[in-house]
Amino acid sequence: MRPRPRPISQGDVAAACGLSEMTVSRVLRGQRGVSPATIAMVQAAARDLGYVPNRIAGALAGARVPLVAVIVPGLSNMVFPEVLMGLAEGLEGSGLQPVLGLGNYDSATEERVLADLLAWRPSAVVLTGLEHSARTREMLLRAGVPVVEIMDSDGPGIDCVVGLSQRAAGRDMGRAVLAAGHRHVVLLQSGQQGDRRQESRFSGFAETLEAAGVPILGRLAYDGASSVPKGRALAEAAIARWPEVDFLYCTNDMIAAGALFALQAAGRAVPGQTGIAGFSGLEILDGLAPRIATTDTGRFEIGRKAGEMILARLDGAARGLRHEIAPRLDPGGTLRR
Amino acid sequence: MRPRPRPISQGDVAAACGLSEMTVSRVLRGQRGVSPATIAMVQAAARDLGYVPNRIAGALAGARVPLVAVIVPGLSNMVFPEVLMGLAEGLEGSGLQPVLGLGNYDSATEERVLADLLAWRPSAVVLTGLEHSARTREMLLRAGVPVVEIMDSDGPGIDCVVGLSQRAAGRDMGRAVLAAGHRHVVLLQSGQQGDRRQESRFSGFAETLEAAGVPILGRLAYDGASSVPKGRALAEAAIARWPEVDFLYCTNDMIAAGALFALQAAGRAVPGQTGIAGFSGLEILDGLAPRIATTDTGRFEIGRKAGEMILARLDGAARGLRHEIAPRLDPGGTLRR
DNA sequence: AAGGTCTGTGGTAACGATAACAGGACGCTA
DNA sequence: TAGCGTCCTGTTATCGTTACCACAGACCTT
Repeated sequence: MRPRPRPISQGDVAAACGLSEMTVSRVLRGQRGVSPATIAMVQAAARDLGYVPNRIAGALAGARVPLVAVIVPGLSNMVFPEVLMGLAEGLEGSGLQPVLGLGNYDSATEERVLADLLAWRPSAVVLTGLEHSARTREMLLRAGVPVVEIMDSDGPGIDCVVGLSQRAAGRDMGRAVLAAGHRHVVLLQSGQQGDRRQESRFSGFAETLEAAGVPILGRLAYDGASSVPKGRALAEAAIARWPEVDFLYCTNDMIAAGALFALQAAGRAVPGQTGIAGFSGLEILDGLAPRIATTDTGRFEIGRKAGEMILARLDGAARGLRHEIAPRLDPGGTLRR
Repeated sequence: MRPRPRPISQGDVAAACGLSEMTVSRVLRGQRGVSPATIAMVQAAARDLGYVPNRIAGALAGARVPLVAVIVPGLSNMVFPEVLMGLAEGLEGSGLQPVLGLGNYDSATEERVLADLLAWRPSAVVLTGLEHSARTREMLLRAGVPVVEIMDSDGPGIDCVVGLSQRAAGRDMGRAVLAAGHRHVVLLQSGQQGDRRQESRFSGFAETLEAAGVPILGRLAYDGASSVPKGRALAEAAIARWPEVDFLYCTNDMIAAGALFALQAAGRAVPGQTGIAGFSGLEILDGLAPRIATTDTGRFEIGRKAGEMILARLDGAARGLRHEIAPRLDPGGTLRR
């Protein structure tokens, strides 16, 4: 007898026990109302046959698809991998599987990827930031599933929001920079089109400084993905162009690390002559001396909370849950004093 | 009239055009043999109604589930995020969606996660390393889908293998270290149980040195996830215990970076007094001075190739494809000479 | 003893798509 | 004009599971 071409189905298990598929289904889903003897028999048969449930069929029949669509812009800078790990933890034990889509930092791609993922009729959607194309919003509304927007909390969300106020983070850093006595500040930023989180952060920062009569000396942007060498190059350009600069506020920690190397190579005391701050609180920084000032964004926590929020919503909680992660400023050793 | 509670289905589109579902299905899948007028009509109706195909139903009917199960041990060290990005690129345009599972560097978890993912009846499975539990192997065999094992190529695979010979990478580094004149070598390693890739690498390295009459001075291990501070602490312990050490071979670049900071802080010249090498070729290193010697593992490339291999196998290629990524030794500036 | 609740189980019909085959309309050849 | 192939579209069955309802028997209650 040659092996069956098709994998074992619930029907096979049912036949093996002399029961109906329905009873097998109940046992395998742990529903109550089945006698202990039957439960034991079904479980034994399922194990012996090597039965693997078919979630595709289950999803089609049950209207509930235990998938969560997750769209992050990219995985290249350690921020989103950490969020994903948090999300995995938050979803742990719920039976919900994350399905990943890469939005490539671009809302047209995000829209396309979302359309692809919605075709799986996921039970929830997680996406990054608060800014999305009109069609993206429409698709999400139509889908009628819980939506969690993560990372940013400066504005209204489609449904739930877990994030931090980028603007507040910028303001906090602005106050710390003022208090440290820096007065000639240059921003090193990503040239990424419409990175709204960066914009909010920098505008919170700039407003705080300007309110204190300290204008921003200038801004320099880089193209493409962040990297330490780009930060270094940018910082070199900044000190060449504005020799009087005494603070570099960098859009993220990679850039800040590069800036630190540039300043050290140029023989400028840090923070005595020029201070630095980054953003994110990446682990990479842990070993640098001096430790770079940054704002920790609780990335893992954001992911975890997003997972919990999804579970809450699926459990009947009302739309529009919000959870604010407080930006935690870590002054490190690159602010004066 | 209140809106339909259920999302638009293919049947709704068919009804709107006065056609059968079958014809709509053909148009939407781009099958040939439909008149241009019909195609246009269906597409217009689908767009107007905001129809989103239901891949769950399609998968159940078509026996082909356009999902690829991907199990990586974790996302915490930038290696696997890069692999995932490569995989996403390799799968681009094929309609295959990666579904991620985290194996948590532990084969029992891997087994559990695999069982969960196989319940989706994916078209292919990607997993990390060549060592898996007996049940894991059995499930994979039973599933009867292409399997690609990535990262390691020191041994036979279940089906396809894309990776590099960790042993060869270790040997290469061993030769480079010998050539550079280092003679008192300490290994800084992860305490992770059964990290076979690390073991292969270190044993290739140690054999090469020992064959040249240079024994390994000692090994120190750390617990948990890699980080720069752990590397620093480990290196401090190493120089305290073996003051004569003149080379630290680290299990990865994070540890190596920490070791560099420790040596610099201890006032030991690098590489004059003590050399360092890491492993992976992470971007983090790009900014450090001196640049740390490492072995680039072509992580993105591994992911991309794995994706291509899956497509080839689904397209009829025979089992057992192998692709060897040559470990690329980057001597940086932390080997003598 | 009659009428109720509760327990455990089975039957049947979806769920939304696709595979495989069937067949009508049309034009061309002989 | 019959015969045949091509092009296009429809019909029917099926994928593996779960929802919903039915129902037999055990066990109470009065």
